Amino acid sequence: MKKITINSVASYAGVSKKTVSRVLNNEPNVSDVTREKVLKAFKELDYTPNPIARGLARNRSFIIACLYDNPSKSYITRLQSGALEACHEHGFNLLIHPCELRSQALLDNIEQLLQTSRVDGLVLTPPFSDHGELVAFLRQKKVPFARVASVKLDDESISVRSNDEQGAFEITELLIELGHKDIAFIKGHPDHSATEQRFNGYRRALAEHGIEYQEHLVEEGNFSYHSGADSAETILHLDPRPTAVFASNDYMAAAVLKAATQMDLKVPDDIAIAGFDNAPIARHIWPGLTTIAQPVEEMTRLAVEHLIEQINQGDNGDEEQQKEPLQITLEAKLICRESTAAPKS
Amino acid sequence: MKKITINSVASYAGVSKKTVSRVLNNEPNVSDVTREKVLKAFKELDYTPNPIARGLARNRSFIIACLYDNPSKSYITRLQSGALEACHEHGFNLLIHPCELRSQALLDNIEQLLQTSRVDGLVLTPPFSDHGELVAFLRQKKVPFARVASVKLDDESISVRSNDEQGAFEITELLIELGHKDIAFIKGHPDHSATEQRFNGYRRALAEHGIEYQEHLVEEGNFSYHSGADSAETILHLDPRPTAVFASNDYMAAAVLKAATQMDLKVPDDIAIAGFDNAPIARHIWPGLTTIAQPVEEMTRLAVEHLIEQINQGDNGDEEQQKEPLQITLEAKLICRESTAAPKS
DNA sequence: CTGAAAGCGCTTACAG
DNA sequence: CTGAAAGCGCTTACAG
Repeated sequence: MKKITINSVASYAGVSKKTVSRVLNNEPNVSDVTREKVLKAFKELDYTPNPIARGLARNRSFIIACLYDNPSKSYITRLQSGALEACHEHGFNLLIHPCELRSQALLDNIEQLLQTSRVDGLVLTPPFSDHGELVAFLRQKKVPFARVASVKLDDESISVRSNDEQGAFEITELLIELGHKDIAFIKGHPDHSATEQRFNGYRRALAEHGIEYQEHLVEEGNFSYHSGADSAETILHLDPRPTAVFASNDYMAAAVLKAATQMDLKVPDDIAIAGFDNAPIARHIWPGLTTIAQPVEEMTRLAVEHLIEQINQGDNGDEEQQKEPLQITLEAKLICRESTAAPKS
Repeated sequence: MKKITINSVASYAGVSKKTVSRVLNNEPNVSDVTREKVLKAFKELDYTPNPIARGLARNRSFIIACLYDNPSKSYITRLQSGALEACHEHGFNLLIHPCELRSQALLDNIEQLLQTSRVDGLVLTPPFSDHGELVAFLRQKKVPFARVASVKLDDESISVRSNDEQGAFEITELLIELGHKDIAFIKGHPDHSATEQRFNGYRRALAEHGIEYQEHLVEEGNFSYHSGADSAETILHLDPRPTAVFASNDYMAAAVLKAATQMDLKVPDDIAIAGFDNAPIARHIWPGLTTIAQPVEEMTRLAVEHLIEQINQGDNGDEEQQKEPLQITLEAKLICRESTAAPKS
C-alpha cells in the first residue's frame, strides 16, 4: 500500500508531474490525448491530490471558518448546515469557531485562529456580522470574509440577509388585523442588528395602522429564554394587560407562553403571542407559535458560495478585476400557528 | 510586512533552522542559552509556525473531524463544544461532518473526507459510535478514532459513555415510588445503542419493584418529536390509560405533553411524563420535564482528549507501546421538574 | 503543447 | 549540543 503521489501518476502516465498538475487544475495547454492518459492514471491508481501539499505550494488551506456567538442551538446548526453545503460543493471543509463577542481578547483570538488554521476565509454570523472593529481588522489583514444577516450594507463586502424589518412588520400587522391594539414588544439583544430591525418593523406597522406607540409596552430582552421570562413577568402584570405580545424571537415568546399558562391565561383568547425565527420550539410547544421563518441555511449557503468565489478569484491573480459588491436580501415568511387565533373582539 | 518563517527566526537568532525546529517542538538537546535566544526571536518577530508546512513534513493536519447524524440540534451543539474545548487546548482545530447513517455511500463519503481533509483523527458520535462496518473500515485504514456514547465496549479503542441504563432505571424508579404502576414507555431510534440501554433500565426498575412488564404499554419511537406525537396518540387512548409515560428523550416527551394538554389532561395529576437528555426544551415548556442530564460536553471532551493523545503518541514512533484500552463511563443525573409531581394516590 | 528546476515552510534522518 | 542536506507533495515561474 504505497502512497500514491503526483509522481506515481506522472510515471504511470509517462508524462512530467507538471503535466499531471495541469490536468489536476484544469489548466489549458494540454493535448486531449495527454489529458486522457493522465485522467486514466488517476482512475487506475485511485489518486487524490494531497490538499496539504497543495496548500503549502499555493498558500491555501481549502478551509473556511464559521464564527458565531449565539445562544440558539438550532440557529447555529442551521448556519452550519448551509455553510457546509456550499463548502462541500467546492471542495472546501468547514471549521467552526464559537467565540465571545464581548471578550476583550476577541481580535487576538481571531488572529490566533488565522495563524493556527490558515483558513482561506471567514463567515461572520450575527452578532459578528456587524462588528465594525472585526471587519476592519479582517480588511486590513486582507482576509476574505462574508457576512450573514448583516444590516449595515456597505459596498465593500459580501453580505446576505433576510428582511427582518418586513417580517416584523407583517407579524405586527397580523396582530392588528386580528383586532389587537395593545401589543407588547420584547426586544432582542442590543448587539444584534436584527434587534433594531425587528423593532422598526413593529413600529412601522403600528404607525401605518394609526395605532399609537406606547413605550411602556416595550421590554428589553436579549433573545434568551430567561430574558423572555423576565419581560413576561412585567408585561403580564400590566394594568390594563396588553392583549398581545410580540417577542423578538421564539425562545422569549415561549417564555411568555409559559408564564401566561402558569397564570391561567388562555392563549390566544386572553393573550395572543408571536415570536420570530421559527425555531423548533415554535412547533414543539402548545399552542404552537405564530412566527417568522428565515431562510438561514440558504443565507449562509449563498454567503459561503460567494466567499469561495472571491477566494478562488484572488487566487487567479485577477486582483485587478473589480469585485463587485454583493448584497443579497432574501424574503422571510410568516407562519401562523395557534398562539394567535381569532381575537376575542 | 514580509512573511516570518523559520528561516527569518533562524537568521535573527543566529542559529540553524534545525535548532529553531527543535525549540518549536520542545525537543531536548538544546542548550539553555540557545533556547532562550530562539524564544526571544519568536517573540520579537511575532512568529507562528505554519501548520500547513508542518503538516506536509510530518504528514499531519492538526485537524479532527466530528461525525454525526442526529436530529437534536442541542445535542449536536453540545458535542461540538466539548470537542472544540479539547481541540483548542492541544492546538487542534475541529471540522464538522454530518452524514447519513443509512446512506449507501457512507464509507465512500468518509473515505472522501479522509482524502480531502487529511484529518488526524475522527470522533464518532451516536449513531456512528456503534457502527461496526465503519469502525472496521477505520481500523483497517489505521485512522485514529474515538467513540462517544458507545455501548459495545470492546478493548481496542477509546470510548466514553454515560450510564444510560442506570439513568433510565432511576427515572422509572422515581415514577414507581410516586405510586405509578402502569408506566408507558416510548423507545428511541433502533440504530442508537442508547435506545436499548434506556429500555433495559426501564425494565430492570419494573422487575426490581415487582411490577409486571406490559408489552402493550411500549411504543416504538425514533427520538423525533413527530414519533413522540404518534406514540402519544396511541398511549393516551389506551383503556385504561397509563398514569405515567417515560419517553426515551425529551423531544418525544414534549410531544406527549402537548398531546395530553390538547386532550385537557392535567400533567402530572392525570398523567405524569418523563423524558431523557435534559434538552433545552425540557425546561422551556410548561410543566417542565423530569429528565436525565448527561454530561455530553464532558464525554466528548474526554474522547477527543484521549484521541489526540493517541495521535501524538503514534507520532513519536512509540508504535510498540501498548495503547491501553480506554473506556470511561460517566454518571447521568436525575433532574426532577413539574411533569412528575406527587401522584394522585 | 510539454518539462526541468526551484520553491512553499517545515521535519527527518544523518553527521559531527 | 548543533547543523547541512534531503525530502514531504504539490505549484510557480521560466524555457523550449
